[in-house]
Amino acid sequence: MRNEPAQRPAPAPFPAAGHDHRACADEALARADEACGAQLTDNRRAVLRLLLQSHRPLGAYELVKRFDWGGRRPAPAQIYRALRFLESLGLAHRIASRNAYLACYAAPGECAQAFLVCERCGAVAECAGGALEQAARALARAARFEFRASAVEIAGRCPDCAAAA
Amino acid sequence: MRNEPAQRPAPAPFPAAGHDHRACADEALARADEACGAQLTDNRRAVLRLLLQSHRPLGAYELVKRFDWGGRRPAPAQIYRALRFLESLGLAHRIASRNAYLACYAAPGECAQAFLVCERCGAVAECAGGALEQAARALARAARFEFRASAVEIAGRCPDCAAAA
DNA sequence: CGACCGCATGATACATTATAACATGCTTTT
DNA sequence: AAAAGCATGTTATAATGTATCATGCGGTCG
Repeated sequence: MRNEPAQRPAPAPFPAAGHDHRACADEALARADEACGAQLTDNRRAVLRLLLQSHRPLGAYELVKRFDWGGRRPAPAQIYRALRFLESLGLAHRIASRNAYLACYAAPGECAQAFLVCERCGAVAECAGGALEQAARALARAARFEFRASAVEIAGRCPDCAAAA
Repeated sequence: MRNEPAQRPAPAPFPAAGHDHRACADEALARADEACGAQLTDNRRAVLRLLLQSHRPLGAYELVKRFDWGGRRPAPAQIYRALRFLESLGLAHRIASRNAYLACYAAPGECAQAFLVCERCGAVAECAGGALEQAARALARAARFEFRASAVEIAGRCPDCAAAA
């Protein structure tokens, strides 16, 4: 679905210890630039950047606070608009169980909307949910329900927190 | 997994046309009474009843409005407390993508938290998501994530709305 | 050019959803 | 009776999300 082979070695669910987050965020941002062109306006890009800088999902109002806008703060609507745009392109996802938003690090089209949500530390990992989506489609078909999208949120403890407890 | 054979004939996803909703709500309420005993207090029972009476998920404030309490209205906190209780026992589910709550018609333990959410009419069907849960558990295991629960929300159109469009 | 259109933004106000905190009352335990 | 546990009642407030309308900017079409 993309010309890179299997460089991302099974979508590393939680960032590894030595993980260079900066690089991976930059890469995602570049991909977004390329995919959107001028549609990725300053505001949208700024919001995406904030999301990419965080390992954890951020609430909309957290984005408002972090948004650097020459001293002033943007109105919530601004943020929500950007989020809607980013979501519509799959560049960000809403984690419904947390009312929070997470940047998508995967290439568009590669992401399958399955999320591992740590109940202790709040970290969220997106991971390839191909099998899940297939199962969801099958379920929908059986119910004569017209499938559009599925979202899977798996609650529990991330490796670190499981170890700590 | 339960001693009834296949009386519920493949968990009828969306209620059939002639479906006797009253009866099935009564049955669910009776099951809840039996399962909870005195824990199912008047308030909690009233909230559950309201949920059972609706085919669609209800928002907390919708419950506040519908709650008949001798002219007055209960405070939101009241409703949220009841909802928390009901959720903790699996008697109701939160539909996160809608900020709404749905009664569980299945016997406790039988329900697997997979929801078909119609984007047009708002109807939500809970259906057996055994396969989905298995897939979710596998995914978690692969990420060394300690699984606790999974919630799957499938968006699309229910049979009626798909036909209408 | 200049009117018009489409779209994103800026700004104000408001709606909706959820929780905090504390007092009351009832039942069980000691 | 005193204390503890739990659910309820009550008030206030926090957190999340939208509606609405004005503004500005870049095309495009007459």
